[in-house]
Amino acid sequence: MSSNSRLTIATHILAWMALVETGRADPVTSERIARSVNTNPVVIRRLLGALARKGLVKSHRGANAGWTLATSADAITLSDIYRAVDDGSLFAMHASPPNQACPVGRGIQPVLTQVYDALDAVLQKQLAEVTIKDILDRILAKDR
Amino acid sequence: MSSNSRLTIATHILAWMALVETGRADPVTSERIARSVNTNPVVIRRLLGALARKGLVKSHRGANAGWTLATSADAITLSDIYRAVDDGSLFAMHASPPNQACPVGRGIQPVLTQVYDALDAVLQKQLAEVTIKDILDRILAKDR
DNA sequence: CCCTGTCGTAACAGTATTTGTTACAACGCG
DNA sequence: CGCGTTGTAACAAATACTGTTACGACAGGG
Repeated sequence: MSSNSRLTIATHILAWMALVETGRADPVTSERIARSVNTNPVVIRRLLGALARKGLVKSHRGANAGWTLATSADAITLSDIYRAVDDGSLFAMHASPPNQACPVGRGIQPVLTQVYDALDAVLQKQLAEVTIKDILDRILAKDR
Repeated sequence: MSSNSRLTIATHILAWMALVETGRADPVTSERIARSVNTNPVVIRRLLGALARKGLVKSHRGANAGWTLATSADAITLSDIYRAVDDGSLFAMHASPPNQACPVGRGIQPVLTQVYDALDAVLQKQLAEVTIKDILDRILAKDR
């Protein structure tokens, strides 16, 4: 599967922001975040933009600009992040439409759509049980 | 997400084979299957090859060659198919390794690996509850 | 009122993946 | 032997993902 790393990177970003904000709540810049994630600041800004569109973070401009969490770290779940940065289709239908003259070709797509929707619901439920705070706590717990 | 259609196509193939085999158990050719799926026979053979490696179908050569189901349609689950045709990694880790000098960069990968493994287990469990026979029954039930 | 630092986004390159296609050797039954 | 099909290699086109450069928009400080 050509899986992407957006959920991973976005979770990394938010966990890092949660850690930094435990000190003080100044906005952090995409450039600082990029150093922890080890990538380009534009990649960070793209993901933060997606997270901001779902209300998970806020951007600040002008002097002392940057980003802050919009809510507390235990109110953000991996399900929220997933829906912000991924389009949520695990499995694709046929690239070219199946033969409508065949009973299977005609009937399989609605059935698989139901199956895939159920899978997505289960996935969301599982993702919703993990918060950024959980992730950060587990990261720091290992650090001894 | 760049999802692929391999699970969809492989399920289509097996449901179609199950339907045809209810009549008689002659091997079917990749060329006939390709007509229902509406794609190239080589695409079908590639997927059947992956399914054969996991023991879900058998290939036959020589005269009257083709493919047959290795077991009954209610003994093949979507989990079996998924593991045969997909590599089973829903979410990728960082493309370039995170900064090891940062607590988050150092600790996040093992934590996310655990989370993703748990997700995969839930996904497999859900997929294992649907058989090819279920799929075919639901396809035919709609056909009235 | 300008200067500065950062956001937000467009544009593009490089790589990888997916699907479809052609080609061809290997196989095994009649 | 002759034939049809498998099994796989090789390649092309389309798409997706990550990283990168570039630059206008913005807002607060001096």
